[in-house]
Amino acid sequence: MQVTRAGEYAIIGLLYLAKQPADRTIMIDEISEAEGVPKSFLAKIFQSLAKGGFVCSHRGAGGGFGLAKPTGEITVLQVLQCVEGAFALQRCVTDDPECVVSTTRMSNCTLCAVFTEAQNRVNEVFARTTIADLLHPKPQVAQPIKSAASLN
Amino acid sequence: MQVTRAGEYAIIGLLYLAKQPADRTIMIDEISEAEGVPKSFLAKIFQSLAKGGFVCSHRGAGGGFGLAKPTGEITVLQVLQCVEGAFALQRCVTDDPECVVSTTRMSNCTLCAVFTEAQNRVNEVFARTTIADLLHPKPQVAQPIKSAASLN
DNA sequence: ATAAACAAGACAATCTTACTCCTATTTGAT
DNA sequence: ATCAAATAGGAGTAAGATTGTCTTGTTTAT
Repeated sequence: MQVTRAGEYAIIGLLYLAKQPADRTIMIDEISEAEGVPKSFLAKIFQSLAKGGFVCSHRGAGGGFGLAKPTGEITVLQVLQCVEGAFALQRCVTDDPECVVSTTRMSNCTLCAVFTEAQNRVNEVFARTTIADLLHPKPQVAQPIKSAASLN
Repeated sequence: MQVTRAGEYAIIGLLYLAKQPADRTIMIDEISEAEGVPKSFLAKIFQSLAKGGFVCSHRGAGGGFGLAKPTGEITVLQVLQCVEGAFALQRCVTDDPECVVSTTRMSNCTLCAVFTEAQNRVNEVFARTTIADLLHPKPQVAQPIKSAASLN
């Protein structure tokens, strides 16, 4: 898996929408300028978000985007999967029949199992975090960041 | 972060060494053929593993590689960091001063915090899993794989 | 001395990322 | 009806990462 710019911009865009009055219709141009995100790219990303049902779009003059759901019902995992496709830490984790580890080595691969477990941990974090959580940070989300380096 | 072929091959290579008699010196050619991994690429990867102190290399005729540590003292995290460099789920997680999220938005970024938390979960899994664990799978490692899809 | 084996670095093909651009299509206002 | 504003969709592209290969050393056992 990798959280690319697309996923990052998607969440930033949704957060921007969430901070506006609910009835406002907001143009890509405004979000792009306000958040310093490339306009054309953001437009592409918002196409995905619209298809995914996270935002509703209004074309034509006076058009733009608005949130399609309450912020508490949009999880980070859903957004990332929407704009980046199914994202996996490693090939084993997906159903990819080309996975070298699983196909050429062992059908019951312990290495694949470890990758899958790690992937599940990531998914758990992203699945329990909503846009609302990012707007109104709670201590337990922001606080307990053990340094990755300390795990060496 | 992404677990690339390099990381995958490194672990596969170490597992192969671990399965051999401890006193044997094993050539890249043998590992490559046995495990179906490209030879030149594996040689490059083993250079890193040697520098990282995971294997010891012996040059010249009759040379090859052997494990430099007990399998229980080599964690997946260490190996991945050795061959892939510091691997991060997202730019925020590293100290990259170019991170768009943290620099242009908020110094105390909740989104970065979520990425970092997810990264820490991954690191925990990889840090507690050793080569020995992969050789002798215990139920709690192989078993509790909740489907990633079910977390949607 | 020679052949076997790793060490190191340059090089290359392919893929992914991170975009842009152009042409619709929709819509509100005149 | 027409025009301008806005998204929709698809094609295209430059840079960088991945996944290797190749060549030229250097070490070492015989």
